[in-house]
Amino acid sequence: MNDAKPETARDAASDLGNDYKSTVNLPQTAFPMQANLAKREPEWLARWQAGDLYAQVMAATAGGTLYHFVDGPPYANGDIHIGHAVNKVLKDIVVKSARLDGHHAAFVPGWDCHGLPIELQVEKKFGKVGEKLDAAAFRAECRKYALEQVERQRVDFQRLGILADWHKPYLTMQPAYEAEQLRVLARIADNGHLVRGFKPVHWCLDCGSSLAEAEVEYQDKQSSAIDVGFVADDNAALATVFGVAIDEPVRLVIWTTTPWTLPANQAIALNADLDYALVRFEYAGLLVLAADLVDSVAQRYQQSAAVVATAKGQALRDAGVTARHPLKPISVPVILGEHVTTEAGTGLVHTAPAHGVDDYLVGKAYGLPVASPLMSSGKFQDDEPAVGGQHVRKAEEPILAALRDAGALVHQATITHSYPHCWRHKSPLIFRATPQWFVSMDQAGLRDAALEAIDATRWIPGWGRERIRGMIAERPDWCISRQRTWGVPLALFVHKATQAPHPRTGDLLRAVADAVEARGLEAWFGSSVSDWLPQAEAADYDRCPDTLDVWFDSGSAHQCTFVSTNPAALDAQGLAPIADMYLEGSDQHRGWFHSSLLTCVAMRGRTPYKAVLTHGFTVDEQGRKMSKSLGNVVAPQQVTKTLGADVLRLWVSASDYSGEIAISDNLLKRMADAYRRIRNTARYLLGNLDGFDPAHDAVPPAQMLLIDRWAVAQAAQLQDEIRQAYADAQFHLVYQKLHNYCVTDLGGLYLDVLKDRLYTSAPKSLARRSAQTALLHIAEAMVRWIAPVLSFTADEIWQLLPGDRSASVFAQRWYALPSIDLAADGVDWALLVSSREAVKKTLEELRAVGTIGSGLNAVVTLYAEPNLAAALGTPGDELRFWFITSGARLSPLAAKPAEAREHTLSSGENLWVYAEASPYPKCERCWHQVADVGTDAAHPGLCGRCHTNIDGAGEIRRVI
RNA sequence: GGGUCUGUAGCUCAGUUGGUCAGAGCACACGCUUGAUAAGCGUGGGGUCGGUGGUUCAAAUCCACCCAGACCCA
Repeated sequence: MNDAKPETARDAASDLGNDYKSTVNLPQTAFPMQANLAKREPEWLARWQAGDLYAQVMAATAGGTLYHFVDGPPYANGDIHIGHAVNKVLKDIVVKSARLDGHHAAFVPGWDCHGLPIELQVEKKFGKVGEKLDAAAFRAECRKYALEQVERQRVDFQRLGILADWHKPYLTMQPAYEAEQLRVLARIADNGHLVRGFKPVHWCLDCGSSLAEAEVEYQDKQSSAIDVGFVADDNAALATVFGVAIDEPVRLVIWTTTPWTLPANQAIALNADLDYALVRFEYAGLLVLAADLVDSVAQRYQQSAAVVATAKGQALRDAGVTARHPLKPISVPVILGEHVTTEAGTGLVHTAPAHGVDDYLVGKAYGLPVASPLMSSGKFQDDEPAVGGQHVRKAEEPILAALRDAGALVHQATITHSYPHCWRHKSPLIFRATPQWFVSMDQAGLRDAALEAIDATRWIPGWGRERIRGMIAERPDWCISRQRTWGVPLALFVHKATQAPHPRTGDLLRAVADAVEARGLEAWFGSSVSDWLPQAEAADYDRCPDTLDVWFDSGSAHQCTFVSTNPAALDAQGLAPIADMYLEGSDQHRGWFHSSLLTCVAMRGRTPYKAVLTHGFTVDEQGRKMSKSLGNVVAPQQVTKTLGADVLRLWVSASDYSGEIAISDNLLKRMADAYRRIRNTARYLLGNLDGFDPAHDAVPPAQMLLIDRWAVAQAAQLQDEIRQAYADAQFHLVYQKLHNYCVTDLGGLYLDVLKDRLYTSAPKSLARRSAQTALLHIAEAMVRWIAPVLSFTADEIWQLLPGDRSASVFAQRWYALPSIDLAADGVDWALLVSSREAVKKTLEELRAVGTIGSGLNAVVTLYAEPNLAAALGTPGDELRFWFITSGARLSPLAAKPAEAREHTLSSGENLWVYAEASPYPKCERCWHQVADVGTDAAHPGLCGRCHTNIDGAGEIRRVI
């Protein structure tokens, strides 16, 4: 080595002539200023993986109180986008900070693997089931596809620095998971929540299946809007109600935009409180419609109209009014429903229980038949009048023609309205009553129990409670059956005659579960009834061919993920512990939070989670949603490839996730700037700890300089705030506080002031070691503060800090900063800070006119009242180091020159500052311009202080 | 159309129960330093707190309406 360090500072000085630079203790560190994260993060990641960091951390934190986090599984289709990244990073921050709090916190990532989107992907390649592949082979391809997607997403998540059990994730398609899901269903059935219903559901004619709400999207559609007259059966009844004589046919007029539902009409619904008018129309004769709508209807019909009489809906119902169905030889009753309004139409609502939710519900109340003449094929039954054998999409014309022939078509128009469509096929859906299986909201009190569970849960932010509460309070029964191929089977046995589920449904489900766990889904799909039921029963039962709604899959994670990945956590009954937190985007109030709540309450009567944290969606700088057409999409893969994962993570942490989260290239650039600031602060700490051995060099708090004690106490104070912010999941406050600390408290003050002492005092002097001790305390604390967020950088810092670093930074608890009683020191630091600002302002005036450049060119004199002067005088001769000037002295107020600048301190007191250029030469080593430069002949360029520091006992510092 | 939210300087965020609450950092401008140097320090200019109208002695902070945006639902 040709750059061996000189034995003593003096040797170096003589080696280099009058260049004292080598005698100055400048920072030195292997921690580069340029992070080069895009390139280096993958290298660190490889090291983490090679050493199985997750397992190490879990082993090192074993024994801590358990923290159960349950990961909401992303759907295994497509690469992750920025929303996935935000979500997983927030989760990672939550779990990592839980470990800092001393918890033993597992992070088992999950994936949602069944369902329609994957089926559609496989269909693209192999066609529908039965074309090229049979169902079993089709499912095998689905499984293969899902696994590929999981692998792609896993790599991207790992790249983000998410510390999780990536080798042992939970997949909803794992046999153990699938089996446990069936056991969850068994418990729900045991508890009496499972019901078979015959209800209208969104039905896609192209899928040949009912659709989940999430699979429905609304698009504009043109439809025929028709007014249809139902001839009243009994004029006498009407005459009584309206109080007038009636001697010609009266028609009750309904308005509908779905003519094809007319064959299923079972009633005409009125609102009990509305006034209904008997109206004579110019051409249409006597019609009944809502009194408030007479004018608008007349205008629509372009006929004059005269009200003959009015009556309440209630009265018409009470009179038992019925009317002739316009298409078939039956009569339908007038009924009452609160859903009937005068917003559109006629105030009389065509009611087909087989084709609408309101209709179904009101029909149920009146005991109307749900029967639909429309079959699952989309065709009407052959014996149906007017449309027998027709496909529903071709039924409109025949229906209109039949209505015309019957003289029932009062008016016809074409309208454009928002209409439900299949999200995949983009084709209009129909509402159709089909036999389906439901989790009943009310049959066994699920709704009330779920509402109670909501109240027992902590919602972050608090409005999440109201949001999900409203949904649970109003939602209809949960339809859990799907007519699909790729999913967990709804493994029920249904009595052929009664359609009732087998009395031992729970036990049978558990038997199927055991088989599925051992042999996979085909253990069910490839079986027959006789494989499960005794010979005597087998002939009477059918196997339900449906699969479970995928929301039931992920919704069972509160139980299944523990069973499939962490059975040790189960209790004696095999039940999972309650999760400490669920953390997802705000759309999941309708999704996963919702389905998890229902399955958990239904199976065991309590909430699945103690706390639910919600974050908003990512939007661009203008607050608009991400979309390809707007061109404002930011891909996480692109960010990690350019700026690095830590910058992305810092952005996540800095954003207030309770609302929308804005992202753009510009915002990321800002975060990269902030990252650099934090990084450079860490670099400065590390640089000045070069050669510092805490075991030998650390100074106990009582012997530290007062400013160092103050700095450590400040760090302790900040740590309290940061811990609180983490505990409150207010990560953006962590970021704000951390960044502010680096910029203001450290860079702008403490580290700036410290430079003189660190650089110029003797390397092992108490003065310097005191500073280094403070810096190490700060670094120890800070590396933990940033670890949950800037994980790569924290690990990089960790490796370079002095001391034993064999255990990972992610296995640490918060650093125990020494407890320091500042009051005992008798220094009013706030006052000093305020006076420093006054001095800086005064110096700036001198700088502006060119009198000085560096602050060390200047000498300041402070004039203050005695009390203030005493407070500012506590540092004594060391006050100049506080201002970083060559001189600083206090003088009585009476001596104040006219040029002194007046300042008002934060305390309200006045301080006058006079600054002038120092008349003395500059010390070549410490750059202070002081009177004793050159007093030592051996070192003519040095001040007395530097002389003793390099060649003597060294200076004594007490305060600064 | 309904439900739940959001809207403070160019950006990210603070602003307990209404009365020094109009702040911080960044960015920007100017200057200093060149011993944190593709760094660091200092000073400075920026906001009628989305809009309008109310309540009050007093509102960013309470009420109503409106505008813009997000999620969910229809």
